[in-house]
Amino acid sequence: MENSQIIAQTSDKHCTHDIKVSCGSCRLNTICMPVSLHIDDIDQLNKIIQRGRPLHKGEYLYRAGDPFTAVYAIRSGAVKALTISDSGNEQVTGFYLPGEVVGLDGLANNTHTNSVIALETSSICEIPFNRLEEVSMQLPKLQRHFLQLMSREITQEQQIISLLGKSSAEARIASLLLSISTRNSSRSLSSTQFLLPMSRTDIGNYLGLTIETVSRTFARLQKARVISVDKKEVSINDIAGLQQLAKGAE
Amino acid sequence: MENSQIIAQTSDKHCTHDIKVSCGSCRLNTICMPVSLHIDDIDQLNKIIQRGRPLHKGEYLYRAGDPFTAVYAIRSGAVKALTISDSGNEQVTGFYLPGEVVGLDGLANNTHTNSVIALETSSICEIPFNRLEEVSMQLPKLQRHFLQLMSREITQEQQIISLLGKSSAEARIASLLLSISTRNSSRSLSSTQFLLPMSRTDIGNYLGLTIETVSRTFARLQKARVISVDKKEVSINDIAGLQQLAKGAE
DNA sequence: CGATCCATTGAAAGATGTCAAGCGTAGTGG
DNA sequence: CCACTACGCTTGACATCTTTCAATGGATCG
Repeated sequence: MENSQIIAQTSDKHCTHDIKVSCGSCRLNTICMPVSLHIDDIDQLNKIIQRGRPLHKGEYLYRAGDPFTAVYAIRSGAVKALTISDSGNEQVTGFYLPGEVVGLDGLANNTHTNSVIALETSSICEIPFNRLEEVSMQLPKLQRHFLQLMSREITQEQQIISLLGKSSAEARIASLLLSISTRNSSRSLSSTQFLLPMSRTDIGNYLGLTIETVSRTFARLQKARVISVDKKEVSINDIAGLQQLAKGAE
Repeated sequence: MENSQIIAQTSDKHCTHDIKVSCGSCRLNTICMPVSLHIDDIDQLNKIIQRGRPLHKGEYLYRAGDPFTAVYAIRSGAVKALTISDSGNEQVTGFYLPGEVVGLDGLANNTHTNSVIALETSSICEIPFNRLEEVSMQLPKLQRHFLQLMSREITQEQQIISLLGKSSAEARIASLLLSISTRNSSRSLSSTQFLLPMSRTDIGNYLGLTIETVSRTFARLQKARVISVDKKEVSINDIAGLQQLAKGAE
């Protein structure tokens, strides 16, 4: 596919950070709100969604402990979610790409348990939860959709557990790359070439590896001609091989 | 606390497997349904819940791929949830104790992604989901409660991710023990003495360790006088020390 | 231009996994 | 009632992988 475009995918320069896009015309709405809503319903949903100014790299979307008031759809850019343990250590619990929804962690206790930080300049749709609940009452489809979003989050996390539980460093890295790859292709971006929005440190933290191991593993995968890496630029040369590695010690 | 009773907690002999208990009189209802429902509402909920025959050790509650029709509350006993990877390997994704709810994994695609198997003789309340949705429409509290149950599942899994991501074998085992301990005490059981319902193999699979490492770690913790272990019988001697270990490499 | 952050690489240490053997218990069948 | 087998658990020795410690280079930012 078209390289230059794709490589620019996570770059700020080409991102659309305009804050006026309505849900109906947002090209991500099939990911974020994959419910076939009636035009009037979309309109209703559209009304409650707030689009703030873009978040810059390192800025917080919300912090652990903040009261839960809304969920957030990523419109462009990328964010990471992390918890902070008693001992003060950060643990990255997930990366979220455009079209994906964060903030559901706050529902259990009306308080967010994670903090969410922008990995690059990102624009975010804020969906106030109490108003969403109201609208949902009238729109069972939307109601159902949110349950499904949560359920999907649960199954995704179970996959991560599966990953962290059993796998070698190679398998973990391979899985992460494949995850980003599939998520990209569901957004009609290249599944074989992309820019990693996160640092090696974030990757290591997320996958339970030191940054040295992450670095070495990238090097090894490159040496094996499965991928090519240059800093944050990744291309997957042998997707079947990568899948094999991801399964490997699964 | 009263030893003999507590040790018998997970033993079949003393469990109440009677299938007539109503939600209103179930001593677990504060865990399973911690919503302050009006007496009429409880009655309504009670009507849709089905109580089947007890599940014996090794029997399936449902299998991955089964259509999603219900969620299930554990009334006595214990179960494990597991996914099966492409390569055919099992991965235990969670243990569920009395009062806890399984089955929410099926919501995303109307199909269960996990299988759930009884670790010992267990009685289960089946809550048909479509009827639950109907009732929920009239009971916003119940609606909210289910969202919270799911959110709780999400945050719990994030804790596991946190655990698997960073920790040593000691920290993982310590965390599991502490988890069971707190869950026990919320059910008014001893937080310091209990029987593990699961095998070493299950523990290892869940925590991403080999059974040898599990065994050795138990031995080490015992040697350090933090716990005492004899087969499935565990008592925690130094809960602060255990918490320290759980944090340790977190 | 210096300071800082991020990434890479090497060497040594430490932890877990692998292989192998042995023990105790539960269940089976003679 | 007594083998006998199967299974779960434990323990040891060794191999393998990841971490740790340390040094270096490149990029970014003020």
